Amino acid sequence: MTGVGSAGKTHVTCVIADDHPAVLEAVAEYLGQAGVEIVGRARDGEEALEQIEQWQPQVALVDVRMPKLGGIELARRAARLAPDTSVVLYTGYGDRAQLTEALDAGVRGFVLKEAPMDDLLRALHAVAGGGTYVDPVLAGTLAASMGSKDAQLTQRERDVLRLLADGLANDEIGKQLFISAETVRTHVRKAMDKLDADTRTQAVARALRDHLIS
Amino acid sequence: MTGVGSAGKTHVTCVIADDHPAVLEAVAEYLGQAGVEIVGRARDGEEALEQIEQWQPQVALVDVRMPKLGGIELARRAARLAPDTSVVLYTGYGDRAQLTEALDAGVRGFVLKEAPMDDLLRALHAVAGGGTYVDPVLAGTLAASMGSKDAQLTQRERDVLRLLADGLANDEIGKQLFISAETVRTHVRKAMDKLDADTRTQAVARALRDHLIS
DNA sequence: GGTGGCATCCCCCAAAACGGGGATCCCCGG
DNA sequence: CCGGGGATCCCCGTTTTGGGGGATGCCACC
Repeated sequence: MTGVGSAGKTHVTCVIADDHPAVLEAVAEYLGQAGVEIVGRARDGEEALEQIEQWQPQVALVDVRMPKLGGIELARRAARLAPDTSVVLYTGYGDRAQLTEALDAGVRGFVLKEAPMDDLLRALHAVAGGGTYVDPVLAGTLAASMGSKDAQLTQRERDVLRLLADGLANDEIGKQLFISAETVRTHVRKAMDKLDADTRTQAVARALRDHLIS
Repeated sequence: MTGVGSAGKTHVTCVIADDHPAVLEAVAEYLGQAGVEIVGRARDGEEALEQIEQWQPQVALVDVRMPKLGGIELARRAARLAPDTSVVLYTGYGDRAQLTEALDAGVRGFVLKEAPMDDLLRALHAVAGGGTYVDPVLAGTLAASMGSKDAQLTQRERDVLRLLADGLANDEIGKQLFISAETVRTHVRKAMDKLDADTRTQAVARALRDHLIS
């Protein structure tokens, strides 16, 4: 899994981004001692993106939740500004929706903060060697949720649910989205169907809990 | 602020609990160098509680979100098992509801992980000296939310909203709570009033977002 | 002993949502 | 070229909600 032709001694350059000073310190310290060259640190997404563009590191280790710019959107932009940089997400919490969105965004690694720090090094070398790394825990939930229910909504359905969560009625949502109230109802019903909800309220609650809408 | 009669050189004993290895490492390292005696570490709430009971430290620095036992419930139990230990929450995220619940639970300090690590030491000495410490950011939002809208729900209103989020209809909720559907409606309307919501769906969404219900 | 908050129950009525249908259009992939 | 999924729109009858109103008992606080 780890070695794809290059051993652990390979020179790896890395930018770290996390809004928690303790994490930034700990990771920098740990990776530094492990022979990784830390070429930049950042406390928010924008700062991280600048560092990545400037230094074009092999790996960028970033938190998902950061001020100004989240890790996933950061990954999308980094793909253009630094095509050779592999993004690894290092985060405290991860669900299926987030993981799939991250992988779509081109993220190459996904490590949970609750994992032993060794995994960090493993992930770094995996992606630096051209591979990918997903935390075993997440990999498990991903596999588990593959077989069961998908419950992924269309863009329109998400739009409608979000406005529903903001307290708008069907016709108000219709005006907002330039469609008729009847169509809104259709979307709501489809969403309720997919989310296996008995009421629109439950559908919104499910979508919120599963982070399908914010 | 810091010295309440004792200078910074005071001997302070401390137990640290966090499920993120990096945070645990960084905090232990930092506090150790600052002269704080780390008498125990834990990766989850139960482990932390055992350590606290065993060592009766002056301070316990714990994360809010931990496996098995959250930081707030931990604080409640620690108050009985180790009355002389002051609990400081060190967490990545904090909203008003959480802060007030924490203070109710007897938590003496509240520090955000995004704050400079110096604040950690400041908080530790503050609570070890008998004082309290709340992160400036949280203190701000607390003050801000004092003046504006309260939005605190009664137990019954929370009950109803939670069941609403689970997709139950009024009469189903009534059966569940042994009250009439009319009373359920009353609670929903009161909750909508307090949350300034136009629909019950929005009320549930607000309650979920503000962590008034889970 | 009053006042206010909480929980409980009841009524009415207009408006909205629900749960079934069915229907058209467009686009993409087999 | 046809199927299927997505987005759009429509109808009908039943049920629920939203927004008013009022009423009772209880308990705590002043």
